[in-house]
Amino acid sequence: MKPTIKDIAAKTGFSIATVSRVLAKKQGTYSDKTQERILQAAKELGYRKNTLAMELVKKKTDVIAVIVNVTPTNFSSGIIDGIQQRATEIGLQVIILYAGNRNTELQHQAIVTALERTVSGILLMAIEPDKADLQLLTESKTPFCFVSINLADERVKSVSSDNYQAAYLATKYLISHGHRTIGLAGIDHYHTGSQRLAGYQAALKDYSIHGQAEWVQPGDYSYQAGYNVFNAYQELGITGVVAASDMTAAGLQKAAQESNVGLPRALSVVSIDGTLICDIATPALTSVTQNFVQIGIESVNCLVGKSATRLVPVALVERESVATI
Amino acid sequence: MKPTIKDIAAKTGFSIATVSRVLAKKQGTYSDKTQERILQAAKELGYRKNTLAMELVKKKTDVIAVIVNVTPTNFSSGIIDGIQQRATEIGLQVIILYAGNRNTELQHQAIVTALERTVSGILLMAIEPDKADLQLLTESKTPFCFVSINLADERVKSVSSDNYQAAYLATKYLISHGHRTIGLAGIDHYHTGSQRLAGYQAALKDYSIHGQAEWVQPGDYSYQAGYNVFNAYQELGITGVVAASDMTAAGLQKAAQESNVGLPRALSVVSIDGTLICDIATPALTSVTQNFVQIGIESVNCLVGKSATRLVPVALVERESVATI
DNA sequence: GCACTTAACGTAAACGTTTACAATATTATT
DNA sequence: AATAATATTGTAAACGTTTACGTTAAGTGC
Repeated sequence: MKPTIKDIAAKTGFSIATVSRVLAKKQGTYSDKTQERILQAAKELGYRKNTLAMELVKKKTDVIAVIVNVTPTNFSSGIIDGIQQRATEIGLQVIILYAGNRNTELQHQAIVTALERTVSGILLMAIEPDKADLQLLTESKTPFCFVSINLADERVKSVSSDNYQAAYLATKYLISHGHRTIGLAGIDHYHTGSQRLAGYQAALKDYSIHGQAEWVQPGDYSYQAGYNVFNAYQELGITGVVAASDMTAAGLQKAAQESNVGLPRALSVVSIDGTLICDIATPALTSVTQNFVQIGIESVNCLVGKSATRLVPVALVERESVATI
Repeated sequence: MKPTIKDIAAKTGFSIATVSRVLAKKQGTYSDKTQERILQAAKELGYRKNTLAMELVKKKTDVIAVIVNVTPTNFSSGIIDGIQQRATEIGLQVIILYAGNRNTELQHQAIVTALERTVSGILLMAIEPDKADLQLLTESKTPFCFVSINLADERVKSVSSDNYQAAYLATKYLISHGHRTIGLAGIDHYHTGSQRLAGYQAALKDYSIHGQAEWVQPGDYSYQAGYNVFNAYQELGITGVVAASDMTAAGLQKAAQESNVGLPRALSVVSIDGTLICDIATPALTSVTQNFVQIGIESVNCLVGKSATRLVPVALVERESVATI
């Protein structure tokens, strides 16, 4: 059997209360000699505290749950790094629950699991708020925060990049390089997608460009989404594209290359994300770069009530995938 | 206060034992009417079970901990996907603990944390076994398994690709394309690195090539490691390189491209990993591809005693980064 | 030496479940 | 109708901690 504080109590002759106090370092409630004897006994027995029992009686855990929607892009690890980093700093542990991709049932299940563990907070990453789940979360009184989803409703916490701004910047950059027929590729129909669409459309409007419906090619942010849409853009006479993600941009790049022209001659591309993929690709991909690590950090802050940052700034990073015409 | 089974018991008039039994679905120990009344009451009260309390009395958790060493490469997400996938199938939850990069102190801390949670198993990902930690784990009686580290000692569980074979295959492939001066770039001095070194050297020997010490350029599997080593290889007259990771290969590719020659003319490269990066890079990178998802799946199997697979096969995937000379 | 404060420790209840065992109610068997 | 078998429920202990409260021992001031 694993030794418990009872065993230490028996071995040293103290009561379990005293042992508990020493082990929990409740300063000023025990003498130095006592501390030494108990610590010594704990060491000899190979004692290890049972976090479960502690959490049960304290009625709180030092754990936050991250529920992640598995997108076919690669941004999540940066955010998770940030979450992990900040959580460790403030003494929280992180448990990660995968919820598939847009799978309502799995999402619900993951939330229930988190609640049953009485975690001290829940981060929902790239997850679209479901009405029922939102109510579940609210009623549970557990702090929660949407991550990488930018919600209009100020009452529910969220941390993300400014998607509107990201798409606006990307589009404006293409316009300023002489492009007048500009595509938007790979976005979905949910919050993130429609905000980027709005930013894209606003930029077109601000520069008096009359966009056409086919310029916007929805998708799932994936490599395939970009790869598949290249030909359509060629036929439409599109010269510049805002790609929904680095993956989508990479797909466009691959297709362009297979057409024997390649970027940026065949097509100018600004990608939204700015992960290492932009550097690896040839030519390197100009991007609106999100600060994923910062998003992760801020989302933890948000959960513990230490921050009001809802939108983390994005920045355009010039590389080689945009040509001036 | 959150409702407990006590509240349900009070509301329905049954004892907490009966409530517990129907909630835990102990078939045959209660009548249909009873079940209905209790479930109804649970619903009305918004009851949610307390996993902590359950785990405490059952003395076991349905949680496995994954302790990950943060490497500057990108393979881990595939493995984690596999772990997650298999764990979900068999009803296990996954908690992920980051342990920095080769940080002995953090590693130790993470193991202790996992043990204190009395998890049902521990996966150590890309973590070099430390003597003290190994003893700690062994004494704890908690099943554990090293992942992505190939240990010689049959008594301690591990699941990984065959690093020797991977490097051997890559080297042989270059040799069969006419290369005689072949580098090995980016490997570390630990298990993985030295196994790959051995495979590389064996291939050279089998084809009577007398390798030189400078052909091997150690590193940390990173993009930078590849990028930094390109010039040295040019000066050495190296024509083919086995890259320790896709990241390292991408670094080499970028440096080659900046030299205005590019792969595979400047240098033939076979990368070890085979992630999406190989497809995205231009030219696409020929690789020895690891089956990361499978490694994740097998490592969970190994933990629950359902598998004896220590080595997951690798396969050479031809792309465009190797020239024949 | 006495009352008073404080330091050090012990007692026991509590956290929310599960489960062995005992008790009771129901059904089947003759 | 009596008995046996079985289905259903209740009682109470256990899991390993924390902590409010009470007790004792040791100082402190006069």
